[in-house]
Amino acid sequence: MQISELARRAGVPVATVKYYLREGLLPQGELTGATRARYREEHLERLRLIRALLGPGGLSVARARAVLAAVDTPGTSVHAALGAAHRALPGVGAEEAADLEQARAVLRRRGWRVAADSPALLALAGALEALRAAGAAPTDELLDRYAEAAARIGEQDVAEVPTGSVAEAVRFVVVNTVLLEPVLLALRRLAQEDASRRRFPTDC
Amino acid sequence: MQISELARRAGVPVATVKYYLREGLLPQGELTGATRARYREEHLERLRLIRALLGPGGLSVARARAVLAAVDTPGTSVHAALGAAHRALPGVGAEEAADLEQARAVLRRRGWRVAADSPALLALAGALEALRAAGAAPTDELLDRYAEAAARIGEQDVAEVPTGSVAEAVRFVVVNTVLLEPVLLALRRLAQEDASRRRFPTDC
DNA sequence: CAAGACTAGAGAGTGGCGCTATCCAATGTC
DNA sequence: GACATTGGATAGCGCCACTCTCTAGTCTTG
Repeated sequence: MQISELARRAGVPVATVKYYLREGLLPQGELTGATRARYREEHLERLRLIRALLGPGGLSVARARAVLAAVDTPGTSVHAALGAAHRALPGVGAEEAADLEQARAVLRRRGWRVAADSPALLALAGALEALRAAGAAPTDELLDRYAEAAARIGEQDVAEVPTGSVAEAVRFVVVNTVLLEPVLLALRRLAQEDASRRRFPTDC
Repeated sequence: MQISELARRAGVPVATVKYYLREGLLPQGELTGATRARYREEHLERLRLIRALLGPGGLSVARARAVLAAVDTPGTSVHAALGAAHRALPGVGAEEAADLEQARAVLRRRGWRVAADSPALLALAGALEALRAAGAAPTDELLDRYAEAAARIGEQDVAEVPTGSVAEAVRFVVVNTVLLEPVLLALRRLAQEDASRRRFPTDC
């Protein structure tokens, strides 16, 4: 298939596909001449994955490239791929997070063990700091309930990882880590809406 | 306090404070002359809230303005404020979501009732569509587990809403809806990391 | 074989966004 | 009276995700 068909089937302008090729998100097609290249079904899948990461996944092109690099690296272990995906994701980044204490305390109470430099830990500390700055510091009790819910989900996510090929597992981990986030957030808001309707019924 | 003190205490450049004033995120100070205005402690709080929404909250200036408008509107009911906050948040937006069916099915199984045009419902449908497009369609079982975890959290969120003044409740709802999202995502990633370490122990 | 449609590749341009810099006249402070 | 600061307005900047344009080459159709 040529670039125009690839673009049409993915619902993306040709110019944008070229841009992804240039940016290294989409691997080159097989050159069949100086001005022709052939693309396969896997290119189409990859293109759809890119669009999912950039759109609903909320990743920037640079972060998507890092995530896809983790998918592509052949020797990656599943645990390492998860780490790579986490590192590539947004969320406070490597900024300073003054006190990690409340964040660490949650982990201790749950018995979780994570890397000392885990980006998620920094992200949590940063998010807590933002809440405090906004004058809405969360209680430990609230955090523990959130952590318990998160534990169920995280357990589920990891249990579902396919054990067949490593490459498949890595792809699964990366895709699910990124693309289930909007699902979770949407479900939380729906649950809030339902609970709010039940608690404040006067104003529908 | 003058603008320079306000800016200094919030850790924000004066030019940026002026920008927020222009954009209507921060209310004008009380003019004490043609080139002087006085700002109060509530301006400082508001400024910190703005920074929390724009930074860790991940909102654009336009969305933050809409969220803050909900906080400011005096007659807003709590349920309506929640809706306003949800509508102002990112997440697929008003784009077409081809089939809402799988999303609606989750709600049915849980007995949730939400507005037919709930933005969160569209967001969920869009997120599911993205997963399908990426070749990682989630099973109903997985969705139900996510929904159950979300139910606990949403219930908790709503139960904590202060019943004192409506304005306070609205502010609480908006802030928590937005700023607890990064907390939840970070906790999920930490749970994944812990579960992944336990399941794939070979490669630490 | 000629005309026209398409292609790879590369560079420049675009529009939106969140600031940031500059300027002005007026008002403070020392 | 010298100098800094302010409110207000306008313009500019840097980044990002495209999008346009151009060139030289290639395929297809008649």
